[in-house]
Amino acid sequence: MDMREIAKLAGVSSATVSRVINGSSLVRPETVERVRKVIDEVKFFPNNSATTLKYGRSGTYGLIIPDITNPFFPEFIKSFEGIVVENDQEMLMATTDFHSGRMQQSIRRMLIRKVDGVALLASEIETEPFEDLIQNRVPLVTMDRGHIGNGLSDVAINNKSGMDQALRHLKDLRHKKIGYIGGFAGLTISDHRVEAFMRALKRVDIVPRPEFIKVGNYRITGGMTAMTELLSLKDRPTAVLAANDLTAIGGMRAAMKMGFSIPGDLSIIGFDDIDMSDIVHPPLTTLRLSRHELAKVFFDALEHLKSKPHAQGEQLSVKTSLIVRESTGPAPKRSV
Amino acid sequence: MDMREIAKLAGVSSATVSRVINGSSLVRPETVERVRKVIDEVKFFPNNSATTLKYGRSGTYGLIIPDITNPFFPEFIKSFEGIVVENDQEMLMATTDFHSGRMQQSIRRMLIRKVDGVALLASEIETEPFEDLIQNRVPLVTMDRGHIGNGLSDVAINNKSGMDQALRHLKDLRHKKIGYIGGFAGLTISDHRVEAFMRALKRVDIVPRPEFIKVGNYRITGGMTAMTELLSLKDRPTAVLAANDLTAIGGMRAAMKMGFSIPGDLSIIGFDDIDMSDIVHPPLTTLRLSRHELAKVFFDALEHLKSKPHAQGEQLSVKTSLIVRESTGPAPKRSV
DNA sequence: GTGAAAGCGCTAACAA
DNA sequence: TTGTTAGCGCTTTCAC
Repeated sequence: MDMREIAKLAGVSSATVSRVINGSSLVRPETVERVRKVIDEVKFFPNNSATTLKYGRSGTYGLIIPDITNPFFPEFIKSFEGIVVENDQEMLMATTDFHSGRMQQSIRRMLIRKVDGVALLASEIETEPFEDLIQNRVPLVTMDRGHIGNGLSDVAINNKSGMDQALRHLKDLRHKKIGYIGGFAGLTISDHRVEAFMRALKRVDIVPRPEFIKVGNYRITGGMTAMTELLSLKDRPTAVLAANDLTAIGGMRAAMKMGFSIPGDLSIIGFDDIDMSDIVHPPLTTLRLSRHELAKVFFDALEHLKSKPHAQGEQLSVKTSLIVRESTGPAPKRSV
Repeated sequence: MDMREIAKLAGVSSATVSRVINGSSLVRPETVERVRKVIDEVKFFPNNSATTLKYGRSGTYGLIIPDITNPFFPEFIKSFEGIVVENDQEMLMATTDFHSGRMQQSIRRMLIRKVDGVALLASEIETEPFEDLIQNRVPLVTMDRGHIGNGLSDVAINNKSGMDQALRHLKDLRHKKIGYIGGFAGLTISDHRVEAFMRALKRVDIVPRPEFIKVGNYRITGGMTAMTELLSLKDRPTAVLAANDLTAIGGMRAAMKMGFSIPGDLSIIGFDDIDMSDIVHPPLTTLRLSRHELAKVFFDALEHLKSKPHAQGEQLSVKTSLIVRESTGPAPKRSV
């Protein structure tokens, strides 16, 4: 069933059918109606691959994420898919599992499928693999890489204001020994967050202590391991910031397992505000990063790049804000 | 950059390039090498839409799910994507949000994109909307609908053995008053599970009590509401089964808020065994449904249907098994 | 073992 | 306002 068939049934040419489907205004209303009727009757739907072939564009945005199992991402995907579909486009999702081979593969999938742009929320590798995207003039929007270029925009997570709020909050609670559990070492996004933490620490006049900085893996397990190390120190922190909520939740689990009470002995602050954060016990104080806002920023940035193919990208940013729940409290009088 | 260009650079015809790319054995090894070299040099990748147009097949499987925010699904998607990509195919995901409009739209997206088959894990509506899929001869594999047909297979979740294990477990713990919190009313998949529950109850010689059956929404909120109602009964259950883990977790939260201890006053059993189940407090006893196994069954069923286009589908099934953790314990001596 | 050419379904320039 | 037609990039039959 193709447009020629519809054309025959409606007694017009396939060009007219095409015009009707694409809402061209130069078709006589009666003709439009006649064609519409046939389309409905035979439940015709156009073949996207022909259009894609013709245009060299698929009406699809690619989305590459590291780990769909981290609740942050489904919440993001949901918003992103909603926005994309609302705008009559399609989403092609790929997961890298923090693995650079999978990343390469994902990018190839995007290229082959002729996506109109890629939202890249993964960060395992630096610049190398997504150069193929740039070279093929596929608009690209990255997260927290701090690099822009032709057809390349970046969305920074504004750690600064959030971190400041978090540390101010802890300082108000009289915490002085504050630890940090990051993501993987070597990822720009992780590094940014660590650096933001160090700088924010100085802003509230606390001297960073290297032994209080640990790496995790953005998952519960990493949080557990890192927290266990942190709490095994003779002189241990009384408060810990985590690179994401999962890490923080893992940290809470480990701390509680070791007999520490939260927030009595130890305060913990997460990052993201996934739904789960409000459900764990105690509910997690965290830096909220709105998934919906983030999705919108990515989408708009992609559209912008698509509309001006060779233009310089923009450095965008989204804010985080502190949500105080019950995992933070006054610093203990003395270390337990 | 297309095959003709590669052909020119390698001094062959585009037909030969095509043959090389598709691994045809009728090309002289030296020619293959020459072409390969050019391909690598210019980083050529074929345009999928041309192939799709030619074949009428996109090498893509559609996946329709209700709610990506339920941790069960990301875990499934991850496995499914892995299997699909391993087999050089693509996955096109759509979310319905338990909304039949979104379902229609999702199916249309699949049709337009010429998917080779659809895995349908959503269940809001009955048969109507996916008839378009059948009519267009798109293989379809559904979950727990109990209907098969030409090009239509179904994967049943074998509730029977799992439910029996769950109820046997509760009976051993001396529970007699057992409640159930289902999914939405009116969804076949929910109804199946309720019925399975009722039958299993009889098998352990317990008379079902209508007031002990509540509906939820497959989310935490639904579990909370339903549990609150259940525990407000004068004569309340001492154990509750939930249609999924999220519901069970919501139920635990509500019960604890109302001052009941788990499992002291109330035992709870979930369904799915999402990662979170092991992390909540107390860790949830649940009926595990392996996401990876499920994904594999769906994929294989799809491949099978694709290979024999007009053949009758199969009724498949996957098993569930009871994972005992700490949310179940002996029935209280008397109601609190 | 390799090449020429037709055709998949759609769109847009051009013609009428 | 509508129709004719070329061509997007690939595969495959048929010729050589």
